Order: sequence, then structure tokens, then C-alpha cells
Amino acid sequence: MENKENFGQAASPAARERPTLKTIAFMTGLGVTTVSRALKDAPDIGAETKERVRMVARQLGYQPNRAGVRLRTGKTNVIALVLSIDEEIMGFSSQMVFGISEVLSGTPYHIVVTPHSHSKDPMLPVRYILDTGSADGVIISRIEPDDPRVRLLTERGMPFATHGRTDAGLTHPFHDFNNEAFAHQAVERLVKRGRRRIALLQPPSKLTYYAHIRIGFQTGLHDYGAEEVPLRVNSDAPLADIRDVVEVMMRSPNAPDGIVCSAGSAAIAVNAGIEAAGKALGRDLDMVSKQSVPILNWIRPEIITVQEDVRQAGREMAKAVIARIDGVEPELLQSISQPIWPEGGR
Amino acid sequence: MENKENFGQAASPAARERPTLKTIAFMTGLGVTTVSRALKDAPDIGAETKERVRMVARQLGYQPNRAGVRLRTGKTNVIALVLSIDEEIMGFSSQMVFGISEVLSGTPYHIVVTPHSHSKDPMLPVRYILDTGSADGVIISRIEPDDPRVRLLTERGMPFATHGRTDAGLTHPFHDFNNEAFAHQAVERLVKRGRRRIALLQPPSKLTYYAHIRIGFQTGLHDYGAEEVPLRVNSDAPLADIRDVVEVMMRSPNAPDGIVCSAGSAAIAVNAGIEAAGKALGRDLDMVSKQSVPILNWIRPEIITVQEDVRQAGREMAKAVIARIDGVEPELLQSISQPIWPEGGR
DNA sequence: CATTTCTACTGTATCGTTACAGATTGCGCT
DNA sequence: AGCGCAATCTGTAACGATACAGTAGAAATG
Repeated sequence: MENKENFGQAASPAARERPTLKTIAFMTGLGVTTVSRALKDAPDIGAETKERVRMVARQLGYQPNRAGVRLRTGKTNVIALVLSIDEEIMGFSSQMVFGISEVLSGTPYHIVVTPHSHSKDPMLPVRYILDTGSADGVIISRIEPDDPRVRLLTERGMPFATHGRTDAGLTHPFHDFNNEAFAHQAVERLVKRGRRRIALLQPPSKLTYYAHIRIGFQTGLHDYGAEEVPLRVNSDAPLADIRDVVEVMMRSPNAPDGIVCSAGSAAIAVNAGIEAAGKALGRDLDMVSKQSVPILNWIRPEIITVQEDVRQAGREMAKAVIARIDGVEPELLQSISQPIWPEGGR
Repeated sequence: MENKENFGQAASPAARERPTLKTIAFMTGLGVTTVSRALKDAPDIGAETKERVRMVARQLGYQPNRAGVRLRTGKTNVIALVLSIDEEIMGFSSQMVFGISEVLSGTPYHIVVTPHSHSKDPMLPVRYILDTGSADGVIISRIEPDDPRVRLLTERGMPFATHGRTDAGLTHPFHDFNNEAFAHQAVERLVKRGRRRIALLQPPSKLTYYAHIRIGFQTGLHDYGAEEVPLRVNSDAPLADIRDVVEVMMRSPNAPDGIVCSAGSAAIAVNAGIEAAGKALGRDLDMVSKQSVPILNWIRPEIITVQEDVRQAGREMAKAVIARIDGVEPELLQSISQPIWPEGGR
């Protein structure tokens, strides 16, 4: 019992090595197995022993070695966040990261960010994660109605949550913003201000929420008696393009008197286009925009804004993935946040 | 040689398991050790054997198991990015993440984001990383002149890079923006437009670049013959506070006719304060601001902007940490990016 | 021909953890 | 006394990779 064993700092008292189960086993006089099971509160370990082990562990500042756990059990304690590099102009994804990490900070999970350009194959990062087993759960965004990533992740049984919904009979955890309600209510706000000819800066049509925005917008037009002025550009386009197209539209004889904008960064370009055409918000027209970071009102207080709380989305998705990892049914892990209009929606 | 061995998919051809060294060893008829050494191009392995091993490995899509490597060697293949949650309003940190991951994408490194609120102890995440050995390298920002994190990381021999410099005889890899030149040149631009009474929205005084900004600003005032109008708020303050303070300042009899602003998000609030006081940029005063995301000019084209390329900073720091991990001397891993004024600095 | 030297390869132990199959003890019951 | 059984605890063998200390065979040396 004293031949070639090595008990962490027991060997060299000065160089405090990181404690392992073996260290605790040595200190308590128990076997490593017992210590391991005591720390996970297994039923076949005595109450007093558990207490003793926990005390020593706490005292030593024991933290399980992630590589050991991962090698033995396959559990990585990692949540992978797959981000599209290009979607980002205004801190959208940082807010999401912060929201996620708020939730993860109380858990053993780490967050690994896996960015990719959506000009490349969006399946690549997902396939990498699946093939290498490098995460216990995945969070993805920019969801399409029949998203191949969702299909693949489901098929392979990898827990995940999405920012946005699918639309092809796929059941999975998600968090989404109620874009339909947003667009509908946006039209309502504009009509209440006497606007009737409304343009929509919509997301790219391949994303699921394109349809949500469209439906909300169109039922809004119908319900409140307004008409659409077509806008031939989407919110993913370069800001300069958006501005130019909006400027042309605003100079044309049938310029709209209202605009609904589905992204905060795009709203900045829309505003620039409006001003370039010599029009003024609040006078010649009104604009409603969604934003994820509250800056539009600093720029033009006249813009009617709705906050989409991306940080909250991050929190929800993190909770959902973890719950999914813990075996909770996907159906129970779906949430939709409602648009909130400042000042009671005046 | 055929008792209880298990060679990956050799056992069950249908269920393609992840290949390991053992799989390759089986396929090539070599020992695992040989395969391991062949893949790392060790000198004691025959050229032909190496080629054969590499072929099979490629064919199988072999990827080393990270947990195995990490457990045995201690190498995590992780770079930890420590982010301050509060510093973020406008996509600053996302850009940094993207820059870093651009560089890491060609390497075995993953990026783990470790956010923390700077109201809490900023040492916590760093200590955690050191104590658990959860990364091979660290990237930190919001550097102070005698930053305790830098001290600790250096002392413990953990490779790292900083966004910003220290000022206490500590030698370490960093990337920084030349804030001194920025402030100096900002004053120059303002004076060239006939402005002489200049206010500075400066960073919090505890950060190192506060001094850089101050020095550049003051030598600028001196060199170009202008004077400072004091501004009693810093760029970390809530936007509403900044706006209010600026508004009061702009209404006062000795309002400045120029403002230098050291952060893009703050510039938005400064602009709001100016407009709230009934003043107009370009007419009553001019403003120069640094920005990390090009949006200020969309808001007010009159704002004179300088781009601080945070994505590039991320790239530089990622390269620096990896070089440091590979043993390159810190002295060789320091870089400073110069302010670039659009249109040749008109 | 015996011995050294070199090349090319291999077995074993180990990193920290956990699954699994025991082992030990005490106690009640017949 | 013998047996079964529950309550506790433990040793061993993995997980996948690599450091280290070999070994086998061929070639060079004296």
C-alpha cells in the first residue's frame, strides 16, 4: 500500500497539484470508487461517508477533471453555439452569447462558439459537431422551414434548440419571437397614424419567419384597410443597397407613407434612404422597426420600435437544450416571446 | 490476438463508430504506438509506413479524440475568450469572436467564451481557467495599467494575449489600437475645421487607454492651439446619462464647438444630447468618434469617424496566443493598429 | 564471427473518471 | 450454527492517446 502510489500533493507538499478523486480517497482513507459515488450521491454509500467526502472535496477545492469524465462517459459538458458570421451587424449574437452564458454559469457547461459564413455550407459546423461528438447540445439560428440541420440533429439524436421555428412537421425545442404579431401590430400602429400605403422590409424568403412576417403584415393590411407598396430588397442586403432602393422608392410618385422594418440594422439604412429622398419621419411617413439592441430611438426618436430581447432568447434556448439533454420532451421546450410596445403601444 | 479485442467498426460493420488509433492500427496491421507516432511525423517511423498510415487515417476520416489527448497530455486545444458582459452595446465582442475564430478555424483550437460581469471580481474567470487548466491560452480585454489578471497569467505561465496594453513593466503579447494617435489626430481634424473649444468623452480612468487618449488629446490641444472643455462623464456610463450631461454642457454658455468621442455607442448618446440642446453637427460644432462597427455615418453623416477594426484585433490576438503557446517570445507578439481616416482624412 | 549500431516498430503504463462485478460486515431468522 | 440479505465499500478494466523503455532484425564494425 505504499509502493509506487502517487497522491497528488502528498508526494510534494509544496507544489500543490490539482486534487483528483485519488487525493480525496487518500485523505479520507476510502477507495476512489467510493469517493466517486459519494460525490454523485449514489444510494449505496453511507450518509456519513458522503458527508465526509463532500467536506474534504470542498476543502480541497476539488473539481472533476473534464477530460477524464469526457473520455469515460462521452459527456463533454459543452454547448455549441453555431453562429452565422454574416448575420451580425449590431451585437445580435453577443447578446445571445451573454444570455446563454447567464444560464450556463450555474452549470458545468461551457459554451463553445462555432462561427461559419453562410456563403459556405451551413451543414459543415453541425456535421463536425456530430462527427466528433464535441458537444452535448447545439444551438442554431437562421432557421428555414425545412431546415436540414434540424433534420440531421434530430436524426442523430443530438439535443438542440433553435432560434426560430421550422415548418415541416419537425418537433424540436425552439425559441422564437412572434413575428406575425409584430408585423400585424406594426400595420395597426401605422394605420392608427393615418398611414395607408405601407412598405415592408422583409427578411430573406428562405427563412421561416419570412412567412410569419408576411402573414402578419398581410392580415394587418386587410384588417386595418391598408395596401402594400412593394419593396424590392430584403433585410439581409448590404446597408448601402437598402438605402439606395428605399431612396428610389421614396422619390417615386407612389412612395409609401409607412414602412415596417424587420431588422434594426436595416432600419438605419432605411432611415438614411428616407432622408436622402428629402422625406422626414413623422411628417411624410412613419416607420415601425424591430430591434435587438435599443439604439434606433437614439438615432431617430420618431421611429416606432419594438424590442426583440435576444438575451432572453439566449436564456430560453440554453435552458431548453439542457432540459433536452436531461430528457425532457421537445414539445415542452418551445417558447415564443411577444412583441412589447414601449409606453403601452401609443 | 483474437480474444476480447474490439476494433471499432470491425466488430459491427453497420454501426460506423468513430475511428480511433486502434482502428487504424487494425487496418494497417501496425501497433497503436506506431500509428500515433506516424501521424505526428516522428523521425523513427519509416517513410512508407507514414504514408500508409496517413492514407488510411484520411480515408477513415480519423480525428484524434480530444478527451484522450487532453487527459494524457494536458493539452486542451481550447482558447478561452474572457468577455466583459457590460462593455458590450454594439457588437464589439461579436466582431472579436469572429476575428478570433477566423484564425482558429485552420487549427485544432476551439474557442470557449467565458463572460463575466465586471461588477463582480474580474479575476474569477481567469482563476477558474488557471485552476482547472481548462484552456491552453487566454484572451482578455479592458486592460488596466497594472492589470492583476496579466500578473497572474504571467506568473502561472499561461499563454495569453490582451486587447490593450499594460504599463507596469509587464511584457506580454497584446494588440492595441493607437488611441493616442487617434485623439491627437481627432483634435487636428477639429481644429482644421476651425474648432478650438473641445470636449473629450473619455474612457473610465482605470483603463490603460484612458492615459493614451488623454495624452494624445492634450498634446493635440497644445500642438494645434485649442483648449479643453471638461466633460464630467465617461464612455462607460449609461447612454441616458451621457446624453443628459452632454445636453447640459451644450446649453451652457461655454459649450464646446468640438467633441472627441472614444466609443461608437457613446457617440450615439452624445449626438442625442447635442440635438436635445438644439445644436447641430457641422453647424454649431463637429464631432470625431472612434467606432468598431460602421454605423455612425448612417446616423449622422456629419460625424467624423475612425474605424477601429476589432475583427482584425481578434485575428491578431488569436495568432499571438497560438504563437505564445508555441513558445514564441512575448516581445515579438505585440502589435498596434493605426487609426485610418476615411477618404484620406479630409 | 561476435559485437556494436542503427532503423523501424511495439508493449505497457498512465492520465482521471466511472461501470461493473465483487467483497466484507453485521444482523435477523430458522 | 448456518443461511440469506441488506448495507457499504472496493478492485479492476476500460475510455483514447502518448511517454517511455524496450525488441527484433539488418547492417556496419573490428
